[in-house]
Amino acid sequence: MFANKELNIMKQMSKNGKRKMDKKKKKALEVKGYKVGSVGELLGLSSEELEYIELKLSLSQALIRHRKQSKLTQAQLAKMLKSSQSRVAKMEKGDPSVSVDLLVKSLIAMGANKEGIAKAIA
Amino acid sequence: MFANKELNIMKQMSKNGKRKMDKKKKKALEVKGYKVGSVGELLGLSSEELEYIELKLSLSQALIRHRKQSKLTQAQLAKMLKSSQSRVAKMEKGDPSVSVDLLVKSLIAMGANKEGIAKAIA
DNA sequence: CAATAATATATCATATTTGACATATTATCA
DNA sequence: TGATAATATGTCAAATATGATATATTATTG
Repeated sequence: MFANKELNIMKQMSKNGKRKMDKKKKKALEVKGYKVGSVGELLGLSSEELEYIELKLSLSQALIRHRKQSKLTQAQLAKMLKSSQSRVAKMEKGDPSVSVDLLVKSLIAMGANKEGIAKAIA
Repeated sequence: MFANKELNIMKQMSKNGKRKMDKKKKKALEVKGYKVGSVGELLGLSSEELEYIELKLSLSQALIRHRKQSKLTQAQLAKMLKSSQSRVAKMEKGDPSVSVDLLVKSLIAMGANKEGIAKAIA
C-alpha cells in the first residue's frame, strides 16, 4: 500500500544513466536461457514502477498512432508542438527524460480528448 | 471558492503562454443574459487547455478520494510519498506547479493501477 | 469560546524536464 | 549501390517542478 521507496526508485529511474545497463543485464540473462517471468521482474522493477512505465509506454504508442494517422514525420509534428524532432523521437521511445505531462499535452494538441487518453492508458 | 478556482485556472493558463480572450463573443452573450458554458470558456481557454486542466483536476479528485478512503491526513500521505504536506495540498488543489507525473505516481503509490487511473480521467 | 489539528498558500534552493543542436543510425528509393 | 529522408541518441543551457519551510487560514474538538 505505501510505496515511498518505490517512488524514490522511480525518480532514480528517471535519471539518464541506468537504462543501458538494464538492457544489457536483461540480454545477458536471456542469452543464458533464463525465463524469470516478465521483463519487469527480470529488471527488478516493483509493480508500481511497472505500472508507471507501462502507462508511459501506452501514451507513447498512442502518440505514434496519432502521428502516423496524420501522416506526419516527427519533424513535422515537432513543429506543430513547438518542440524538436529529437524530443518527439524520445517521446515515442518512452525515454526516461520525457514526462507524462509532455505526452498528455502532445496527445491533446493532436486532437485527443480525455476519453481517448483514458482509453489509450487502460 | 469559485474565485479561487478561477485564479488557479488563470495561473495554469498563463503558464503555456497563449491567452487570447474572445471578449466580443462573451460580452455579446452576456448582454443577452445567457449563461455561457464553463468557466474556462469565459476565461478564454482553448479546448486544448481545458482538456488538460480537466484531466489534471480529475486526477486531483482521485487523489483526494484515495486519501480519504485510506483515512489519512495530507501530512501522513506526504510522509508515505516522501513529499510534504504543502505539496499534497497543492496536488489536491490542482495547483499549476503540480505535474501530471506527480499525480500519477502518487496515485500508483497509493495502489491505483492503469485501469483505475484511466477511469478517473475519462 | 479557545486550543489544536488539518489544510492552504507563499517562497526558495535544488532537481528534473525541455527544446535545441549535433551527430549517428536506419529506412526508402532511384 | 549511394543519395537522401526519417528516426534515434547524446549533450546542455534554460525553463519548470519539487520538497522543504514558514506561516496563514479553516475545521474540529473539548
